[in-house]
Amino acid sequence: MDKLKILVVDDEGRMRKIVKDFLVKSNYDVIEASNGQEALDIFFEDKNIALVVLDVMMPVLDGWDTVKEIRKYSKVPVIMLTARAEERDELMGFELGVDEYITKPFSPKILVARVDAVLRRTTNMEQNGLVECGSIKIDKVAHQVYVKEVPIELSYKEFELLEYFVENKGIALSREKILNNVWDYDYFGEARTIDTHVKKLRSKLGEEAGDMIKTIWGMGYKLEEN
Amino acid sequence: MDKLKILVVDDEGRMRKIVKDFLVKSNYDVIEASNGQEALDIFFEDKNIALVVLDVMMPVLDGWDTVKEIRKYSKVPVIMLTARAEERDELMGFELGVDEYITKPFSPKILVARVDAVLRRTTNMEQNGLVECGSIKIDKVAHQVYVKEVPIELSYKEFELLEYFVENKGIALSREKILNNVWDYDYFGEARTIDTHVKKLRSKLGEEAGDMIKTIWGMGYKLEEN
DNA sequence: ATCGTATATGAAAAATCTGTGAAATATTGT
DNA sequence: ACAATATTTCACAGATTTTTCATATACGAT
Repeated sequence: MDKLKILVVDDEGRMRKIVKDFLVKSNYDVIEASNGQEALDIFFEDKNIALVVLDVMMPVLDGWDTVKEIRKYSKVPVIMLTARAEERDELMGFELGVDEYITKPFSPKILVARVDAVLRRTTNMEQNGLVECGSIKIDKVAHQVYVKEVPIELSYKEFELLEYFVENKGIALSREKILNNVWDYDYFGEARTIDTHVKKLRSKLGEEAGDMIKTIWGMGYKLEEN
Repeated sequence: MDKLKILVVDDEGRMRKIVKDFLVKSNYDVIEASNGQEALDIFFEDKNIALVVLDVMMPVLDGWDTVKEIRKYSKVPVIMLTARAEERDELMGFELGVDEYITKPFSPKILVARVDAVLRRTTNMEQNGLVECGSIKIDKVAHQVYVKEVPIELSYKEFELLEYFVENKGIALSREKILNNVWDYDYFGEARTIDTHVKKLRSKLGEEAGDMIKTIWGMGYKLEEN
């Protein structure tokens, strides 16, 4: 078994496309289903699905009922996609055995991170949730950054951005790419907002670590050890 | 199946010509359509189109609506062409299931690179992003050039130009050709600007590597190992 | 060798892009 | 609703890159 197979269930084609794209880029195999019934058919036919990403709102058979059906025969991990308005339903999902929740709209990072996390948890593959580059260390689980072991306070976006940099250290990242990966998919703002975040990151990380974020003129940024 | 077939849709004949030319040079088959409606007609008649390049602004049926229609029946990769003013519509396209998006004006390099990338992604082919010639090594991913393992700082254009040289090492390149491939298609300046870039490249690359860029009198340049 | 062109080069001008501080908006917590 | 934070936008100075230009130098043909 090489790539893990993920079943993505959503009635909206474009949402399936979005989710699929990000997962495929993260090296998963993706199978699509456009409603709960179809999902069940596929799921019980293909015995090799590692995880199910399931939208709540769907015609024919909604997300909740689909999980119930699946749970009658399988403990496959399930991640639910839900719109903000449905937030309250969360508890219902956990009772049903939902592993994670993702609220729309979400950033690719979040989606992939959750999927990775759930799969790691359930396939007892080891991973400490620590990434580093030079003197920068990121504890993803604790959502905490250290520079030379000294904890640094970062805002949410700053953290996400730095995490993206560290995970892609040595790789030149265009603003476009950063925007598409770190920001929600419905963000319509300026790419220059990245500059501002980079400025704050550099300043908060301090001289030495801050200088690791290189500007690539006319292109974007790159994180690299000095 | 030999060459992959690409459908290029744009109302401006000139733009279709540009895109077509570059794709043909990169060994693709190209079919043209001058508006969304025509594109749909062609697309659903010819079941063998590997990718669609689609302009956003078009009469009759615009790019967005065309994607929507296509997406009702097909998951064919779609690349959108858009003018700067529409920049942030990218995300709209993304939701609709657009695979990539290119802002006008673009360089042939970009166009071909994106097309290749998308097709590679959807056909699971691999590529390492390293090219070299003699002592010159280019790490495309990191956007970094090395000469004898020593990193060299190049500006954006210098990098693009050198990359083009290396990818076409041993081949005589006219200024015309260089301009058409490395510069945006709407560049109307002097071809002699290439001379200046070559000068800077030679100087930055140092004696040995710099001398690999040969002048072909009355014709252009060529990169070749000494 | 000499002439007509083509290229190399240094420097100036023009065009672009990035860094910043501060203001304007959103978001969150009380 | 209000205050505290976080995020995004804006405008402009300062950098850097790209292009143009003028002049020197090199090449190839006669």
